[in-house]
Amino acid sequence: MQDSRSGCPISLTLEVLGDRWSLIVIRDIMFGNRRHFRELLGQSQERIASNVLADRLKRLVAVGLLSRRDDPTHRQKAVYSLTEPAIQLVPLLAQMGAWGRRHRPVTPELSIRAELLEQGGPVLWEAFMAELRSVHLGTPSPARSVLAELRAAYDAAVTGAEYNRTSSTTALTGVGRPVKTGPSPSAS
Amino acid sequence: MQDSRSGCPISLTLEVLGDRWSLIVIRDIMFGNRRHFRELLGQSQERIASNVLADRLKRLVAVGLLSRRDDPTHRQKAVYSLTEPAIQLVPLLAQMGAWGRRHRPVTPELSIRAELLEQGGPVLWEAFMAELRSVHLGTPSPARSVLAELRAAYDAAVTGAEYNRTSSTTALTGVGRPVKTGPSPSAS
DNA sequence: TGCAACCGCTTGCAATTTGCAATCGGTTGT
DNA sequence: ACAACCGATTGCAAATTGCAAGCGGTTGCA
Repeated sequence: MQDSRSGCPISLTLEVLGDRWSLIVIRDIMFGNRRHFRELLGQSQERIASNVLADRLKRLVAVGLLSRRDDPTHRQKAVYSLTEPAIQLVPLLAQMGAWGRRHRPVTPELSIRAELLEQGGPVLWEAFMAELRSVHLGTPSPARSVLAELRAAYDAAVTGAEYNRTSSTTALTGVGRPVKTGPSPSAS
Repeated sequence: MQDSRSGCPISLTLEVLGDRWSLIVIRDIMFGNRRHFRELLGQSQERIASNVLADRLKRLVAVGLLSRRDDPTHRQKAVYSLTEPAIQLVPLLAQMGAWGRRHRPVTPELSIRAELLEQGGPVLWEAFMAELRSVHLGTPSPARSVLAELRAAYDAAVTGAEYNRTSSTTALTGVGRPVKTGPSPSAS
């Protein structure tokens, strides 16, 4: 985490994102829609330490990947939002997920987002980015959620049901119930 | 750099690549064709420390992203090669470069690779990966270098000359002369 | 045969960063 | 009044990084 020693795009990107936690934080805000300190602290699989989280939030705000504003409904709450540059990390995160899915010992249920993003390709990435813009930048919502359609189509194509179909964004944002992978165990 | 705390593809990828140096090393092997310890040590912009380089090489070999073999021409020389998983990082590196180019203060001449990779898209990535396979895995060479054609076409399209057109791979691998961006200064 | 240059890599050490647990002062809902 | 919760901070130990020097061995050349 120090200053630039090269004008190389990869090196400069690494300077901002090249640590264990920054992209985890962005992932949780982006896909998990976690907007508050304590949500980010407690509800992710990886259990980031609070001082490290505080430091990363500060740094990510400083470099312009996140913005911080006060929560109007709670005087001492802070809300963290993605900025446009962070939203444009979607393709990068999609590639990371795709690579990890192929080459690392991933858990199937935690791979759903990556799989979806990979299947959907750039078209779905753009749709997702549009939704992120509306959530995080207050951009007027897209006329209708392309994401929902792609999601439903993919659901239908890949399996005759199997997991909960709540709202279209649920699987990507992870705000809904955990995914069910099988029928009720009572009917043995 | 420790063990897995989540089966999430992004998190698991970060566990392997989420540090300041690993991707720099891979970048230099991949694009700069630096295959020996001392080449990696001395010839990159970022000046990695030798103990850190030794550690990263060890780790990258351990996780299967690099392979190490003795150099037949020099008894005590080691040659590092990309493995297939590392070669499949090309799309990820392309996205990193593309993002950095847009959102970080890059140097124009160091952005050429990123620009090329971005312009060429997945088709060029595949061509490049095929070339990497032939160099690093000993795969029979592609019938002819698609890369060369795309490069030449892009050269012609984007500018009426302006930089040296040596071999097709030169600009990507960086093994040739540094890129010239203007006419000879003698004709003022 | 001598010798300087080079080979991958290690060592010692200081500085920085991380992980962990406890806790801060303030706010909120009941 | 009070417990639960808010975004952070503190102190401290452990791990990682950066820096400089140097290791034992190999190579090419005079």
